[in-house]
Amino acid sequence: MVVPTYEEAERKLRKYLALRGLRCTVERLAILKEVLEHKGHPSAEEIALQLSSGPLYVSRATVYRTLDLLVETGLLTCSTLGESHRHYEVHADHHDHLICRSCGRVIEIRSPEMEKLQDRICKENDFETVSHSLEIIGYCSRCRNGDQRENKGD
Amino acid sequence: MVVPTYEEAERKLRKYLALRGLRCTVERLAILKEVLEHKGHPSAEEIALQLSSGPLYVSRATVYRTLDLLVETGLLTCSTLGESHRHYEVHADHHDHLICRSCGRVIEIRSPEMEKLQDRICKENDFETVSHSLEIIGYCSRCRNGDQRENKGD
DNA sequence: GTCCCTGCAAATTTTTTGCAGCCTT
DNA sequence: AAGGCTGCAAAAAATTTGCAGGGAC
Repeated sequence: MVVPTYEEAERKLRKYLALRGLRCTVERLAILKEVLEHKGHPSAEEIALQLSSGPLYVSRATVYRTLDLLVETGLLTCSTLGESHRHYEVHADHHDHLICRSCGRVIEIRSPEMEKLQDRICKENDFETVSHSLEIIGYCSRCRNGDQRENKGD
Repeated sequence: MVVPTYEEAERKLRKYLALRGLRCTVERLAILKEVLEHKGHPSAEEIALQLSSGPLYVSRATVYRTLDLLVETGLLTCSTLGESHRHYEVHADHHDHLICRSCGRVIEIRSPEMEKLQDRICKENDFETVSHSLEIIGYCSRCRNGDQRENKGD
């Protein structure tokens, strides 16, 4: 799976909603678009802020409710990245996170082997995956080599 | 690595503290012991509650501060298990979590292959691991087979 | 004796919820 | 027209912080 275009994502969302008699609202589309276009791993707060600079006001309550919904659909995934609040991102090709405790940088890792292995583990446990999140917390190469400058990767 | 005994854990904690000129207090030892003895994946709230039935009162502030510290030392790991607050557990042998979205059950998975793979990924990225957390969210075998009864695994 | 740690209390941050009216279907 | 969805406002839940006194070393 590659990063879906906004069109693909919207199609998938509409389908999910229609199937359950739910409504496709401008707020839901705006939030989906916002996360799709965001580089990095925005929090609910960041999504709300970003939207507030656009033409459509969306309340925090709706942002939270919609992010939950989008995770439900499988369009987004959610992780904490070592912080005390959630971060969201497009559920694109399978990737994992190395999070540096010193500088906060988030390194994305793509590993087909990891993907295969996770698939196998789920199969062995008769478990149907919706989403997954691997976070490895530690110290990145820069920080291990003495470069301590803050360089937040998100 | 296997689950450390309380003695091993205490030794490791004392060493960590001594090295940094920090104090080894009864509160810190009590919290460490509490997590060690807890079956499952307690939250800060649960630790505080549990302690309050013992002889030593420990404030929430101290519970939060100490859990942070214990994660720092590498004695505990922290994950959200799909919820909006943190859960803690002993950093024992490498294992991952399958979390059922329907019944909340947490299935622990041990995979030497996964461990090797994660080690390799870290090495390739010149990344020094402190802790890690793999959460796979989906539907467990029971729930997929129509058994919807609530059966929280913690 | 030094200075780290604790409890307290309050503040902050993050997430959830009830309700009345609006909007999608 | 029906009923899901939104904003509002408030509540709840989770986490952090400043400070004065107590305790570890």
